[in-house]
Amino acid sequence: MDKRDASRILEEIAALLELKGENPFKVRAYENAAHAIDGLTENLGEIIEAGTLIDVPGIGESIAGRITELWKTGHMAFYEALVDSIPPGYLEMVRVPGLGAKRVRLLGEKLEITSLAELKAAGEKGLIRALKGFGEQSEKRILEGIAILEKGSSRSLASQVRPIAEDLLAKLRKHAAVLESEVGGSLRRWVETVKDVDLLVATEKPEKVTQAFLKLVESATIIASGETKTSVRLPSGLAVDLRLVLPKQYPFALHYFTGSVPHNVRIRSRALDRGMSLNEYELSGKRHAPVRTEADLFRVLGLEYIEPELRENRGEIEAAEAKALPKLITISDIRGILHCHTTYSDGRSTLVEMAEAAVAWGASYLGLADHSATARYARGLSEEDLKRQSDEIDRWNAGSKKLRILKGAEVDILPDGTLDYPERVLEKLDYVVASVHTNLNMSEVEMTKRVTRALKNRYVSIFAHPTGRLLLERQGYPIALEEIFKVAAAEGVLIEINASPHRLDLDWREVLKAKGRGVRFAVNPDAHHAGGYADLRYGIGVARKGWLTKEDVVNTLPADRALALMRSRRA
DNA sequence: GTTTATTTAAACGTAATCTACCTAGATTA
Repeated sequence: MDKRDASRILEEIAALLELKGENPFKVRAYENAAHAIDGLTENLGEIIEAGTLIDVPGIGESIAGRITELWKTGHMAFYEALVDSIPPGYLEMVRVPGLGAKRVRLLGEKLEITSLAELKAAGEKGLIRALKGFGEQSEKRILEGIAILEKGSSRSLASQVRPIAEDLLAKLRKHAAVLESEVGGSLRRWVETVKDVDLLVATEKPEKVTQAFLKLVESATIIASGETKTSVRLPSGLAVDLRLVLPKQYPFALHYFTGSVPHNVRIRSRALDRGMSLNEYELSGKRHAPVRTEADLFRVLGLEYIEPELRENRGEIEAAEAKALPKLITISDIRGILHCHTTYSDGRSTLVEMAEAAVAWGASYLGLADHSATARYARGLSEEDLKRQSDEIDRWNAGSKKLRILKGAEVDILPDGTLDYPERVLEKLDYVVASVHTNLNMSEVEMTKRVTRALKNRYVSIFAHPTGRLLLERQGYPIALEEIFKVAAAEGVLIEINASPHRLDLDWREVLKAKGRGVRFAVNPDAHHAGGYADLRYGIGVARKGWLTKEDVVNTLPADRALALMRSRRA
């Protein structure tokens, strides 16, 4: 049981209450509470023990009591009773696009449908259209919606969606009627997974832009198309929304459609506090300086400009008010690349190919970190392999003025917390990346002990992909990150931000916490082929979301200084 | 159910779009 579980149960309660037809504000109260718990920076258990849960904004007496019950007993009577009172299929039925709580309840009551399968059958038999409040269109959309759900996950990796969004945007920008345009939503905030694409355009001629857009996405299904908004679904299942506003509305709309929702709520109420009212089109009320850009909008509200990545209501508004926002790291701050693989282990490109690509990318050093001996799954290097690689690196370094290759290794942390190479091997390496790849089913306590022991090994420089998660595929293994951060900070071990879009591990929410505990980081592509350095932009996205500056990240330093940091415990 | 402005009660986000009816309710963002 951790705060994520608690938050998920609160969210489910909100959905169930809505299905029950409860007071919508009660529903939102549970949604807000779920969000509040998820956003806690302190340990939930400690807050409960201290009895200060009720002081968390969004959590009152009733919900505090229920969370406490859940925490202490592992059960919540209210939740369990609620689950029992609602047909189990209702929750999956509301996930069908176009179906909300009201209509799900109607379908359940009139047609006795209680599962997605029954819903599909009823639709195919044409029973739904006969129902009052439904028609042929509704039935068709429900069946389409079910097909989309059956296709799989409703979220996609940002890396799969971003190129599509950027391509659409580039094409729209060529249109004369498009005056300003941007990708909004979670993509603009560099969130790791996204549900849909939000495109925002400023124009005086909305019909023209809409036509041009629909031509660009010819093969898509049109879900809605009006004067200010067009929604389509691409054949891949990805939903794309185009929003059209007048130029004078653009800064407000851009801010609004970038989100996040909790951030926007705070900004709106801030406007109210100052005698103004903010919506997606304007800032009305008290007179204020003209707003032509997002920066103007923040300024009028007494705030520094807040980068989109920070807009998650995790303290950015307070910091912007105090003029204390960090100067976020950018991709051009990165000087060197650490943690890459070659054909010596499971990489697809040779050492030379990786090196040449690193030169082309603009790096001044490249740390190779192929897998260690035990990693059979990845053709891990024996001591002899390592020696051969070392010789090849020496040859490269003797001949290249542009790029220095560092001798690293990604060494498995074995189940007992020892490393997969003996000391005589480790000491010959320039630096050591340590990570867990096997025996992921340990308890949290055991895993934490295992990793802690590894981090205390004085040869370890970087702890890589700290939770082992694979986005949309696999949860991370259980590990007490707070404990790990403490050890890493004390020992001077760097924590990796793995930039592979499938991992993005450490998670940005945790990066922010780790930074607060004095941890420093390495943003690593974990490249397995010569094109893999491009993933660094996603790692930088995570670093920026985690409030990191150039100073927080080791591979913004020149090679000698980065090495000195990574070898600080060897002396 | 929570918060806030007043101590019991009101507010809590709002606009656009769709679909089934011809203005309203549901859904979504």
